[in-house]
Amino acid sequence: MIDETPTFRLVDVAQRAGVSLATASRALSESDGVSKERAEHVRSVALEMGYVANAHARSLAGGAGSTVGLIVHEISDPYFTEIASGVLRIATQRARTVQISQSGRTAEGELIQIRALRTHRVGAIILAGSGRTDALDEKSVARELSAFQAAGGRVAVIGRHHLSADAVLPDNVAAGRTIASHLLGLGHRRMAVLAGPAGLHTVVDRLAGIRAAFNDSGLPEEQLAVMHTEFTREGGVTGAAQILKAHPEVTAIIAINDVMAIGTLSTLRQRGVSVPEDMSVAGFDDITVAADVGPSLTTVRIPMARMGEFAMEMVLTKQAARPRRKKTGHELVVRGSTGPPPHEHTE
Amino acid sequence: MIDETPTFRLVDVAQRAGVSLATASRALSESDGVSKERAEHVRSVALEMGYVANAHARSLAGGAGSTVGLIVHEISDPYFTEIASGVLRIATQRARTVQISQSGRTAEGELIQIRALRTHRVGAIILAGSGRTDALDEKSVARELSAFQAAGGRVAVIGRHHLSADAVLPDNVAAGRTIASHLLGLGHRRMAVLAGPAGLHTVVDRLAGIRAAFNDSGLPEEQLAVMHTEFTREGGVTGAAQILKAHPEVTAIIAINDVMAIGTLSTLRQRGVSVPEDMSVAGFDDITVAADVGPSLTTVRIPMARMGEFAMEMVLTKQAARPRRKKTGHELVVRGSTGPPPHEHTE
DNA sequence: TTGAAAGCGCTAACAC
DNA sequence: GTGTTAGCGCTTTCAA
Repeated sequence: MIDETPTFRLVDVAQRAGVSLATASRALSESDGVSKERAEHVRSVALEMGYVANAHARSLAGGAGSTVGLIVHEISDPYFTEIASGVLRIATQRARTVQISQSGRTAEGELIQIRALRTHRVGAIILAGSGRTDALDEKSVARELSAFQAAGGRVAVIGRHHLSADAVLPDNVAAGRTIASHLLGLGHRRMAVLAGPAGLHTVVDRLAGIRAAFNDSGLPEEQLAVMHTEFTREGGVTGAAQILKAHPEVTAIIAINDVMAIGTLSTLRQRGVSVPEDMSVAGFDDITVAADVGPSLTTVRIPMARMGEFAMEMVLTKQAARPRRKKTGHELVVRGSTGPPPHEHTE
Repeated sequence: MIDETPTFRLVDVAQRAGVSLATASRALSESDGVSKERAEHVRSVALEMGYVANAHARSLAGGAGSTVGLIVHEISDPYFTEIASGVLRIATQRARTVQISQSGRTAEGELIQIRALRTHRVGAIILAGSGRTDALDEKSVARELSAFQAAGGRVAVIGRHHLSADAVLPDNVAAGRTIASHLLGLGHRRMAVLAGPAGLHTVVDRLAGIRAAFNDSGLPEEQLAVMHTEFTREGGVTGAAQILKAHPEVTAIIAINDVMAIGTLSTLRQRGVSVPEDMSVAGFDDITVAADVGPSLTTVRIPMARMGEFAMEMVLTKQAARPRRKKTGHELVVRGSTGPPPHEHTE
């Protein structure tokens, strides 16, 4: 079988354009030191020949890697799906390819994936997803990332404060405040928080915001129940059941993300608890389906896709003197799952 | 700043193990021509040193590329998210990295992405998503893929019949039959299909199955309205509105995928059409959220994640003499969005 | 079975 | 501004 699209090398282009290998290289990588006309000419010849550079040779020779590594906890989690979507959008636009790997939500997984990306000599790494409160875990990730940066790699993190790298940061504390205030404003006085693992900064921060709003309203701490389960739909399902049992007085459940909120809705529906009449439910993130679940979910919008885009744009830009931090806002989205608490029984 | 995890090269390993570069290379790539003990020894030394091969050098020198390219239409479309999830699951397990790129649902986009993957000399390409009925478009994709295969690359496609490569094939025709039969069995006699672009094989096949079931039941073609819109939630929203207007007699809408069905539900909810009392709605795929929308969606399950896993396993296996085809089944999932048609008006 | 040496295609010093 | 050349780290002939 004949390869119908023969693979031209840079020498072929140089030869055809009547210039040296070096000049051709310079022309194609847009580095200066070539006269404008010559550069233009080489580029047109290359285009016409259908020349595509060999990324491996380029990277081996010390050129900047053109691929970007994206590490997510789990691609099928909508939070990460939307971040990935933003990253890929910019990548397509700027002719970059991206390697996506899953860490499985563990520090060890992250370490493994960062190493793999280093093996592949990617030019940049975007690390998405909450950092951990465990200092040791974070230290080892930080070390690996520093080594990568020391070797010239660009790094951007999404949703992590404690790393010396460019960062895109959703304001989780304020978001927590916002959603709690909404519920408080509706008249709820006894609420429960369905939180993910206590070792994640995202969880801690959102919880802190909720607590702050709660305290500001002068309510005693005991009226805010907190339950930690998995950061998944299933975690929402089981967590809600536990809350129903342990805290029957609760009139509102705040799930720490939409996926858990959806699990919560499922449990409530199954138990015949009507939302929002008997129980209000709220989440965080505003994932795409939040508007379509039954009832539609009240939540705080975190602009995941934009965050992915920002992170990608950051790593495509030269490293600044000091790490940049891009804060993103949040927005309360009131839908059908929250309402005033049920009336007290009048005897 | 000091790189705390120095990057060892193969020479370093060879030296430390007291063997030649060539021997070390052979030992690590498990190719034969090395005595068992020596190979074992080299490997243990490499492990202990934390040696990781430079993927670029390896690939440049002619070694097989260890990364797999996955091309999807759009990563945030749940159909592809789940396929990607399956692919990544196996990748993590087998220590492969995967580059994900989006084609944006056009043949041109696919071409561009295949070329980019070829530039990066990936070892295999998984092309996911429906093929087009336009022979010209498919021809150019086929040509690009053949060239890649000719150069030793492995290829697997998901949901495409007409390409000479290993394929994972959902039975869309049968799935269409299944869902239509379900509705017919419920007593519906006038239905509408909310189809995606007519140029996609998936659409054509599912539609064919629906038509077949419809014809088998002896109903006249005119009682099955077909409307083509975008393959998105938005397409479902607008398509449903058009159907309501143009075909008020319809008692059931089959959307050609779940995402469109969800858009349809949204329009119906907004118009005050209750589901399934006034209108039944069904979809295809059984994406994760199908169970959580309101009302929960009746659909035909297509095992997307498994399909991704199969495809990945295929490209990790040696090319067979003839292209392999793995057919996957489907399963009717009856939920709350379908029911008997409303009673005729009794005057 | 093992080793020496020739590239793979490109970039970046270094000369001119 | 342009060309020459020495590698980048690995696999793979080819000899021994």
